[in-house]
Amino acid sequence: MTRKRFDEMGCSVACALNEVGDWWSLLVVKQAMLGTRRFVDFQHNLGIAKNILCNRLSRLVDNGVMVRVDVGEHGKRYEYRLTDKGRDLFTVVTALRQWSERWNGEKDTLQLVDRQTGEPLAPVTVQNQQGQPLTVRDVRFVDEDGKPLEEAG
Amino acid sequence: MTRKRFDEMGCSVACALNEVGDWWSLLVVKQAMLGTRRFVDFQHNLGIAKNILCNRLSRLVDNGVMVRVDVGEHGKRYEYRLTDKGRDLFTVVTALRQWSERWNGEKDTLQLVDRQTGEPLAPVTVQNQQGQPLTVRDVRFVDEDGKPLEEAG
DNA sequence: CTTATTTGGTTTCGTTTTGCAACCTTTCTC
DNA sequence: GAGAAAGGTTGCAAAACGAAACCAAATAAG
Repeated sequence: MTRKRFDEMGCSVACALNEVGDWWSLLVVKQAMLGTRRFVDFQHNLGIAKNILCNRLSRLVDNGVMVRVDVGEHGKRYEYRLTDKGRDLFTVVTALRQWSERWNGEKDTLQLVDRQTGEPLAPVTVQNQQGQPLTVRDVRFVDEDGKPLEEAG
Repeated sequence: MTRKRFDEMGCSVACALNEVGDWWSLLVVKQAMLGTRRFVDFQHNLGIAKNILCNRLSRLVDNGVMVRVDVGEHGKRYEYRLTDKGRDLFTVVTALRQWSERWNGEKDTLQLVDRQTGEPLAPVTVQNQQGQPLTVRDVRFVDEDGKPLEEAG
């Protein structure tokens, strides 16, 4: 009676959620993107219980989203850093952030700006090859053979 | 000792996760984007327990992500449909899908294409106002006053 | 050098959530 | 009118979560 596994549902989204789909993981990743690296800092900034944080960091490391780096002079001091795979979640985290701000209003005390220009970011959108934004209604789901999905339900 | 609330952490990402951050919600939304509308179809397509599905659909409706539409001739037959807020999660779901495919390989039996051209979608990216893609290293986090974040951790 | 504090955990325990199966009522289908 | 389907609800056991206590090693303070 373990939690339902999402990694064998034949769905990429489910597969992603199997790795970072719990309540805390994406928040840990987001916090890491803000620069947090140490166990205690994650703990204090997120207000997460130590055992849960421990478990989440382990899972993130196991899944290649973060790495545990030894930084103590005599071992036993660590930093948790994002891998390339983890940094690549920036799109997901930013899309979530913007979605929340669009529909629930500004709840955040900080804002993201382009480091070069200082300007706020553009809204994250799904685009076609020409860079035109697409909604869910502008796309079609096709199977391996290119046939459109007959969605009975 | 209830689950930690994410909606009062002063973080938009946490606020978003408070609504759709559990294991199932985004999968339900994704399934709805594929065209699924009926309770039983969600149940069969996702392999989710009925009580959990019930709970998730209620929460999604409460949060304005989906609506329950009466479609029976004499009541008691319903469809669950995405609202504008729900459809707006397309970016998040697509970013997650692409992330998973990039790092875990193709696990999906279906693919998204532009309805007009039939071409696959471009990778979802964070962009600045000029449409140039930005990584997490190209952005800065500033507070309300525009001061850069001193991230002690 | 010795002591105190910090770090990064693990353990314990009670509560909540999850998954499964059984059951129930109303509504279609035949 | 009988039977099946839709859309739940309930009860139970297993697992996950949250808070606090506890602990050993490493660092900082004096």
